[in-house]
Amino acid sequence: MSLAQLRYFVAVAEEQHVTRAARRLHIAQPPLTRAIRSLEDEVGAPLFTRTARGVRLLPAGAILLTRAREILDALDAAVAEARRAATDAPH
Amino acid sequence: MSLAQLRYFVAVAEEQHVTRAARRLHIAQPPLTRAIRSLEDEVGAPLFTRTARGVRLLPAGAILLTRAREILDALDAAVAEARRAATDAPH
DNA sequence: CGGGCTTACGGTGTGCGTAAATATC
DNA sequence: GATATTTACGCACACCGTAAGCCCG
Repeated sequence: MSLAQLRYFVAVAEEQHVTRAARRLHIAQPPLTRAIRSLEDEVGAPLFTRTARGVRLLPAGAILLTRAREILDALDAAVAEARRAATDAPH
Repeated sequence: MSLAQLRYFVAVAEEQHVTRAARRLHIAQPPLTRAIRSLEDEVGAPLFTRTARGVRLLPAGAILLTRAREILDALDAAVAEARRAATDAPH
């Protein structure tokens, strides 16, 4: 599991479409499909249903989407906070 | 930034010692040192002071330690939750 | 000097991109 | 038959391990 994988997952979930998500992420579709499948393997359950017009979140995917956003936001906040602590109270 | 980097950071912070942390993580010291330095570069501030007997957390590092633990725990919980949702309410 | 962190260097593994194949409506 | 996802293949980048160097008590 990697942070990139989580970001990829969020993008696909939001777009409900692998091709559009790939365009938005500035990567090609194949690596994105692989990353999603790898994530599903790691979770141990499918996160999307594949349709002819894109993908659709399953309940497990919906939950993971919420949590993934929280985690990614928390990460950004943590870095910002640490950076601030370093500049506010030097040495 | 990577999740491995965060886990490495937590281990070094807990051990206050790169060599011991490396042993605990089952990796060698050089990659661990590099990972920590890379993290500091990304945050934009040092997280430890280097002493002759090991390393010591700076304020920015202490904050990041708390947040990193929260994030890593949240990630594990998120996966467990998604997995549970998939098995509880099948197809 | 001695312990510990850091740089140099070579090898391996993982992920991306292009191109072809497969499946679904 | 067209659109979208998935596999095949080749390549580049990043990470790890071993070995040597540097710094501080």
